[in-house]
Order: sequence, then structure tokens, then C-alpha cells
Amino acid sequence: MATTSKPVSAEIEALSAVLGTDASKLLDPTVAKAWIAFLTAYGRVTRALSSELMDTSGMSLADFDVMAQLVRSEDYRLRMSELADAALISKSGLTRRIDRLAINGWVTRRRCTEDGRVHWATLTPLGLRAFKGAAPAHLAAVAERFGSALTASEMERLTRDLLKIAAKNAEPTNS
Amino acid sequence: MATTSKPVSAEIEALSAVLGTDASKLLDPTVAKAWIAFLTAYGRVTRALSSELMDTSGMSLADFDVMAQLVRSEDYRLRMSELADAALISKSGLTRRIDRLAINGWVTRRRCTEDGRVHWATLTPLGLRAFKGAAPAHLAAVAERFGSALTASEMERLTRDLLKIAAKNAEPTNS
DNA sequence: CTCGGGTAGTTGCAGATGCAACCATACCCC
DNA sequence: GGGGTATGGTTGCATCTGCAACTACCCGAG
Repeated sequence: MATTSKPVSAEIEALSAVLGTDASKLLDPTVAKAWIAFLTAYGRVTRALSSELMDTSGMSLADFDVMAQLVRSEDYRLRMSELADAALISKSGLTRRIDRLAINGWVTRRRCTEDGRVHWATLTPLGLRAFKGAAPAHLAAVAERFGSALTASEMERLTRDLLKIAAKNAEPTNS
Repeated sequence: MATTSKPVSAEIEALSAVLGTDASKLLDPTVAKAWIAFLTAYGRVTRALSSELMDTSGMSLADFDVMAQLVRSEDYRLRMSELADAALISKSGLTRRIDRLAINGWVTRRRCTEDGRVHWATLTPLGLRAFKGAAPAHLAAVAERFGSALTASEMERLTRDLLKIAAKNAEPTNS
């Protein structure tokens, strides 16, 4: 997650007139509407969460995500590339993010003794405390901004649908 | 939309152990799963679409979105701030985006004669052609990556759910 | 007229991103 | 052992982002 929400939007409807052939053949209007709703919902929610988290904890959403991954990992540590995959950011992006987290004293980076290529990113006690401090407000914000719009069963349905979409787009690691 | 997809992820589950009090009170597990699915789906889809669009048309997703807004507007033009709102990017972001689109000859920026503060961003014939060239492949990609995962009725349901979430987070213009 | 407040856009700035090229290490095979 | 190749990370680079400060302009009050 970026510290800043991604600018997002797309109006794909009503292009038929422009595109000569009807756009509905290229993109079903039903899908177009869903796509726009998807982008809009994402943009609004992440924008709000991002600034709230930054204000209350001085931590970017990306920071939070990375730390959350470490929190739930064995011994609070993960290899750089595992972490990059888990946090859905590029390897280079993670390198720099860990740099910054390390400056804060929230994470350490140590070379693995068994495989010199590997580096472990480890959450420090200080980092854990920072995370604990930030999590309640952030989770509450997610609950409010994202969770409160739907009932539990709707939410489960939504999850299934989103997972189908995610599965359609599974792919290997990035650079 | 950014040219690059936003790094996105968040594992909010299984934090109870760490957070002393049970995290499920802060964020229902059902919501947490949905949230993660949401971020994952978004990240994967936009990442793929972004690079495909760039490869096939040399245009970023943000460019496409901005041009799409102009295409569907009266006289292919919009005031800067209207456009920024519609494309969900900041005013400063739009200023620079229009700079670049103008360099390509895809858009012009002209001061409004009636109100000197206002500037109109107008899609040029060249820009329209570029958009027409890019749209089919992009729309097809959206259909494939996003649209093909669900049935039409599921898609409509998804739209309703997403709009509820978006509505919960409606807010004014950004800087 | 002109002063003050409000609106539309732009610019300075600091930070973040990914890709591709580049090291460093590990591993495999002759 | 000595190459050749694959893997894990980091760095150079160009680009993008938003916020806050700033300029340009409009408009109403006096």
C-alpha cells in the first residue's frame, strides 16, 4: 500500500459513440459499471484510511502492511522477497521501505548466516509497540469505512467474488 | 489511476495474539477477510491492466482515465478542477498530467475567456484518435481480468455492494 | 476604485514507485 | 577446483504523487 492513495477512476461507459463500434461489445455495461464502482470504492476508502493512519500514527499504509506481515510471521521475521510478495510491492520498493522502517528502529535487516543471499527483515520490540499503537485506530477505521457498509453475509459474498477476481489474476513475483 | 498500480496488501487477521485484546473486537474477521480480498484483487488487476495498457498504447492508466473523462464530456472538454474530481486525482497531479498529455498533442489547455481563473482541458483530434486506438484493447483487458470472473448477476450484486462502500466514503474535493 | 475574501490553477518540495541493470552469493557440473 | 547459471537484494534513473504555499483572477462591500 502506498502512503498516498492511488488516483483512480475510469468512465468506460458511453464510449460507443466515440468508438465507432459499440463499446458494449468490448466491455459489457454491467462490467463497466462494476469496474467504475470498484475503482471509486477503492480510491475513496484507501485515501481516507491512508491519511487517517498517517495522522494518528505517523505511519503510511505501506508501513502498516509490511509490519502487519511481520507481526503475523514466525519470530516476527520474513525474508525480503517473501515480504515483498506478501505486501504486494516490488523488491526495490521493499528495500527502500525497510530502509525507512529501520531508520525508525521498527525493523532490522540482517544477512542470513546459512544463505548469504538472503536477508531477514525482523520487527523490533519498538516496531511491535508502534504497530500495537497504530493498529486499533486503523482497524477501527477499516471497520467503519469498509466494514460498516454491508451486512456480514453480504460481506462474505463480497469476499468470495473478490477472491474469484483475484484468482483470475494470479501471477508470479515482480521485479 | 496511477501509471503504476498501487502496492497493496494487508493482513489484519490473526493480530489478536499480538494486540492483547482480541482484534476481532476491532475488526470483525469477516470484514478483515473481505478487506484483504479487496486489496489483493485491486492490486493484481490494476497492476496487470496498467502494464498492458502502457505496452500496447504507451499510455498510463491515469492518462486513459483522464482522456476517457474528456471523451464523454460536452465538446470533449472539462475544467481542470472538474476533471481532477472526475479522475480522482489531486489538482496538482492533474496539472502535470495535462502538461504531459499536452506535450503529446493529445490535449490542449486554454484559459477561459469568461472567467480568467478557469482553464479548459480539451481533447484534440489527435488525442481522440489515440484514445480510440487504446480503448479496444484496454476495455477487452478489463473484461477479461475483471469481468470474466463473475456472472452478470453476480457482477450487478458486486456493483451494488461496492457503491454502498463508496457512498459511505463520499467526500469533498482534494487539494 | 479599491480592499478583502474566495476560487482556479500552478509550482516548490519531499517522498514513493517500478523497471532494468547490477552486485553478491549459492549451486551444479565437468 | 573453475566456470556457468540461477537466486536474493540493492541501486540508478525516470517518473509519479500529494500537500502546502503561491499567483492570478473574480466579485461584492464600502
